[in-house]
Amino acid sequence: MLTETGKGALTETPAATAVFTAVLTEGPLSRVSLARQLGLSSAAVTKAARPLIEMGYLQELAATERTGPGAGRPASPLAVQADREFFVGVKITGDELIGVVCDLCADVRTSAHRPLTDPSVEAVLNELGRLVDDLLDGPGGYRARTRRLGLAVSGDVDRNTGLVRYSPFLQWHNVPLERLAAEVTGLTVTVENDVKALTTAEHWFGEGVGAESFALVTVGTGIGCGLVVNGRLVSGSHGVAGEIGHIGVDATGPTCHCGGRGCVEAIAGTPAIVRQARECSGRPELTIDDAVALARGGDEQIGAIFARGGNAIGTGIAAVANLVGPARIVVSGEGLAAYDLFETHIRAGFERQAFGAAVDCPLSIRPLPFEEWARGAAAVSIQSLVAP
Amino acid sequence: MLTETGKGALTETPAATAVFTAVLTEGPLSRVSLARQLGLSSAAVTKAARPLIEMGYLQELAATERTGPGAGRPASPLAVQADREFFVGVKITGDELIGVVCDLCADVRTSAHRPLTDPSVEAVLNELGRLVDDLLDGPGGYRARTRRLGLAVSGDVDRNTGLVRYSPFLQWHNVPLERLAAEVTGLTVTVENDVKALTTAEHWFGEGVGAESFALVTVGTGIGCGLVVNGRLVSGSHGVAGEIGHIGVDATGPTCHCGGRGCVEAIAGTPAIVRQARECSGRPELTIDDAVALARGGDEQIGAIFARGGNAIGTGIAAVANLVGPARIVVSGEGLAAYDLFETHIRAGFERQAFGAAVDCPLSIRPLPFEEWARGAAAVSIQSLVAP
DNA sequence: GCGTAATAATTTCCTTCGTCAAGTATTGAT
DNA sequence: ATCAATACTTGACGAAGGAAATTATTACGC
Repeated sequence: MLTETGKGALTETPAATAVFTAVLTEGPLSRVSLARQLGLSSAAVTKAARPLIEMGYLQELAATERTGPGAGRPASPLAVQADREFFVGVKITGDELIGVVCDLCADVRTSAHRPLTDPSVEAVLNELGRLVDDLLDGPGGYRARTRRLGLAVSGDVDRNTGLVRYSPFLQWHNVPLERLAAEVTGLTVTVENDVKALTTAEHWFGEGVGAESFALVTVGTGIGCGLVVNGRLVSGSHGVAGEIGHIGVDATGPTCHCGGRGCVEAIAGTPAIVRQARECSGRPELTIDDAVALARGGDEQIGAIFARGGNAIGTGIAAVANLVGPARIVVSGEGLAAYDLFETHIRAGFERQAFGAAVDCPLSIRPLPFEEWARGAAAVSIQSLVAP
Repeated sequence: MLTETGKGALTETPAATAVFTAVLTEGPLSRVSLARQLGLSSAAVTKAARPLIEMGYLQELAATERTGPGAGRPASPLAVQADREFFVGVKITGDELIGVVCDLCADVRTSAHRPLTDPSVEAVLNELGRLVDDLLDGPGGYRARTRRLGLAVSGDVDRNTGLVRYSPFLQWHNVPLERLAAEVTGLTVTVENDVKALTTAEHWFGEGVGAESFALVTVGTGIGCGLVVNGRLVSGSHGVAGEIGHIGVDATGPTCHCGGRGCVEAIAGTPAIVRQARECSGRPELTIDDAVALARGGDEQIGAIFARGGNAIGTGIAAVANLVGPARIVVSGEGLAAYDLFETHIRAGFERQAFGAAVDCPLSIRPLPFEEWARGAAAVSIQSLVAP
């Protein structure tokens, strides 16, 4: 049976939270280096780490090879016991549930998905219950060591209350998803916006580790952006943040469904690409896959559409870099998006429009498997245990 | 003689800093309401406030009229003793020093300026010494109760080390201004970027009070932006932040001196306005004042230039709102800039391009006297005393 | 006028967290 | 073997903040 301090929180003191977070995100670290990094005495680290080791969340590794002058007692690094606890993460889209089980280090252990024919709340909860059962009761025997579930939903989500205020794809309004999912699954549930979840995962377990500020851009039907500034996720006072897709980058560009002009999304979003490709090819039934195939096959007109889109995205990313100056930026395509067609143009647009030293901001452009979204949900769940 | 705890810091504990900051920024507050607001016990507030009262930084006001049901001991609000200490703030431009003396509440008590014929470091320090002497030894007798000086400089400034890495208008490279100014004036010096200083002033003492996130946009020769997110000033990992002027908002717009295309500054900055006005009027000697006069006089072509500029600025501001979602945005013209010609177009551009609920973000558009920049420097100096 | 309820502020006592300083553990170098 | 260097642990101590009781000051009902 799982037990820990008090009512669900893993750590009781800020120092213990800091110690566990640092070990979790920055790999094995000795007590002394933790103390240096966190500005604590080594005694404080020893005291904070002890209960975490006793509870099985941390373990002491064997001393590694020496560094520095060579004399002195070798450090015994602290590492996270990844098997100590498991977390379910589920991404809810309009037509599918994608679920994963992750360990404490956010490594995916198993995954599954279920198609969704009906995006009503009841149907989704129903499928969610089965998906969680499949994941936890299948091989691996995760059930006994799993208490938490993270859910990622696109739209306006209040993580604190677990309320989905509005989700356009699901057509949900004010759904108390945290409570409902907890009733269905019996797990402790955390609900977060999908892009924020992905950003959190990248910040704690991916390329954003150690960065004081960090941005993640997702390219697909919509174009979104998660932002970490001064070590904290940006939420936006009016419920709006990271809407890089609706930055206006072309005063003479097309009108966007949002009412704006020349929005990045109206130029580079999947529907915009399809619309332009249909217009220019004269084939009204053409799909995004067709457009990608044509561009890869050397069609210059279709290629120019992707080029223009990539440039718009790069300009939007440069706006992020110019405004908040993140230490690094990760650009990920939703699912199997044609990120390779965009990449050079994104970089070109970014480099042209980034001001001064902002061009030094490293840009990672890479595809994003659908499971990553679910892993993001699991990462949020891990975070809710470690730093509530 | 001024005395306080330890080595220059006003408060010793985080709680005392929080109490003093709250009283400073949010006006008189009773101990109980402070406790509620800060999440402390009222006992803790009493203990934190006592030494601040003893040192003369806080004072207890007479009980005010009752609120609520009516029964109970009336609260005795704590207020800042504005006269307790004074601060000098100086804005350094390429051709002038503007200085003010502020009290602890950042109210300007007196001001002065000195023309600058030579922007070399020696000449500036020389004039700075005289300006400070003029301010402190003139009527008011501020010298005895003044220990700190804030300096605002445009360009790349490291507030922590007090180093001016690069200032384009002054042509300074790696000037240790904090140390040099301290030697000249005998005061404790803080150096900050001018836009950040202004943002800090507005965040602590102006319209940004109480806002978790907040943006200030300055319009003039350059177009800049100071950003507060999650209660903290944004600095940018690569030394770049708030460069709203170099967001690309028009893919077919003019090329900017930064190498970008359709930058806000290349459309709406004072030099860009002048250039366009000259081209369209055919008068190569035309100044910004002429352009403003023509536009105000009804010249439709010149008016359209301002309209386009205002729209570009509004689009840039919408990018800020869409990305970080500040609780409010203040737009200020540098000096006497023609903000009235811009205002409606800034609002129009913003409202068109702001996504969803971001349009609810209140926009204040107002002129900015040059002294405000110096007051910003003083505000940073106050901050360095209160929350180092 | 006088108790009583209500709210504000203070005081006293106590817990807790983290530091300091001293001590233990484990290594390489001489 | 001894010593220097580094890592970690232990226990005493101090400071910060909380809980609860106490004091202060008001309005209101009688």
